[in-house]
Amino acid sequence: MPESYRQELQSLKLFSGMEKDNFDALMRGAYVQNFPPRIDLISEGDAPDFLHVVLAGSVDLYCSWNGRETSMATVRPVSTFILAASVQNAPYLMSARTLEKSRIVLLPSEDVRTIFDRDGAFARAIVGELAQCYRSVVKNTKDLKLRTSLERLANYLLRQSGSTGAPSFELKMEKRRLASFLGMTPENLSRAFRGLEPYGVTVTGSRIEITDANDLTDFAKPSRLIDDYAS
Amino acid sequence: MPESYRQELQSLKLFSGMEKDNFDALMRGAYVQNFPPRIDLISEGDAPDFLHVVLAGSVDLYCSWNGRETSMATVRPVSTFILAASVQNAPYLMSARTLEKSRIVLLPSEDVRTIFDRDGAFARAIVGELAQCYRSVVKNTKDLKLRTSLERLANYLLRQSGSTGAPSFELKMEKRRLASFLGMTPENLSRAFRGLEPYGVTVTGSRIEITDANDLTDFAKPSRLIDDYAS
DNA sequence: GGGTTCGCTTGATAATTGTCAAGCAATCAG
DNA sequence: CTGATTGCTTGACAATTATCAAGCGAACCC
Repeated sequence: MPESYRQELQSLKLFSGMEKDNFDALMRGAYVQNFPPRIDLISEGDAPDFLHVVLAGSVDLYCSWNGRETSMATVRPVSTFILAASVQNAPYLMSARTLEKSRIVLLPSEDVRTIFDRDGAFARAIVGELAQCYRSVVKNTKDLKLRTSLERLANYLLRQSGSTGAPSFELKMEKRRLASFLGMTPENLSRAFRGLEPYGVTVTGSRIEITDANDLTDFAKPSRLIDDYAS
Repeated sequence: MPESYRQELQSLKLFSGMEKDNFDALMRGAYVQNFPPRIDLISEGDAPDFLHVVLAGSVDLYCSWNGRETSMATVRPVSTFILAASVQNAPYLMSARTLEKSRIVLLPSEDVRTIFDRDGAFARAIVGELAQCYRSVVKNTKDLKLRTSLERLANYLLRQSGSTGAPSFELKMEKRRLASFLGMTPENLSRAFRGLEPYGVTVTGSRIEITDANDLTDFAKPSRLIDDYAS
């Protein structure tokens, strides 16, 4: 495992507080792998053999049932995924596939659990990570249950625009995946975009322009307790 | 704080591994309170002053936005709620109210964080608890995004019936709350119950009878990765 | 007992969302 | 360049879900 990757990992809050010996032990079993786009990394139901860390590229977490499929989240560098399954030694609840060319670190889950048992700082860091993941999913549930698809899209656009600060920006994912993430069909997303035109949203391909942020905000009614990703 | 309650708390997996001194310290700031039904305990957005433990009764966790409201979960004895907010010192994402007469222990969040910082066993227990909560919410999201309301109801009934093993059982909550929990209106729940009649479901007040479990299972297609509360 | 409240149900109707089929424009391989 | 593929859009239609209004029956209060 090259030193540069080691440093990237150590810069993660999840690993930064660990004792050096424990971090070394964890790295001993780790390996890095490069994947092409659209490669399945894990399937829901599998045993959690590895904790994954995305160093470069991006990964789609998705779920299937009865022939249907839905996108749950996108993982971008540098962060981990399926931490909960790894520490619980329980089957993955989600599948994962690369969206683009990606570099991923694989840490044997057994090592993670062993070191988690003897390194208090690591355990505390995991608590922080899990609590944040938990709160994200709760927010997502609120979004789904309390809002219509038009409202979900409006708030999504405001979040994206808010994080860049610009009134114009590029969608970070394919529209079909955005539709799935927001819990609707691609056809419906198309219509939803047009439904937001009266509130000052213009769509040109994957470029979004919000001409009247106040108008859109009045409609979307974003909430710190649903849309604030920071906490 | 009476000794009997202390013991109930100590029997919780969350506290059972702690060092005695730390447990004592945590208990020093704790107090028990009895609440009548329908009392608001916390409101989403509030600062997380206390970690709550339900000793008796039951508590509804719910969320509101823009005049709408939805039920997220029911907490039954003996378990905690809003652990994530407490350890993160972040605002509650959900409100809570008693459903019936309830006895609740309040542990100052600050004490929880302090002791979490110095007791590794406690930190590890919190990891287990959070990971389980996280996985529950993910399952709930899958249920919402991948299934129709009829399918959600069918699987809910199978889960309830499965946990008792009997073909006949009482609903554990008001139908209107069940509707909200399942993400539909009360009117729709009524119709959904009738929609399950062809699959061998009979409803009499709050008593449910599943006359043909195989038939219902064929329709509901329950999945370990959505409906299994144990893991 | 008689009236009131409350939760549930039902019917009629409307809004939302999904499905199917077709078409269009950009991309890509040969 | 040309044909094929792919993702997106649109229209027509169907299914699902919500809303509104009314009614029913059990529980509760006076």
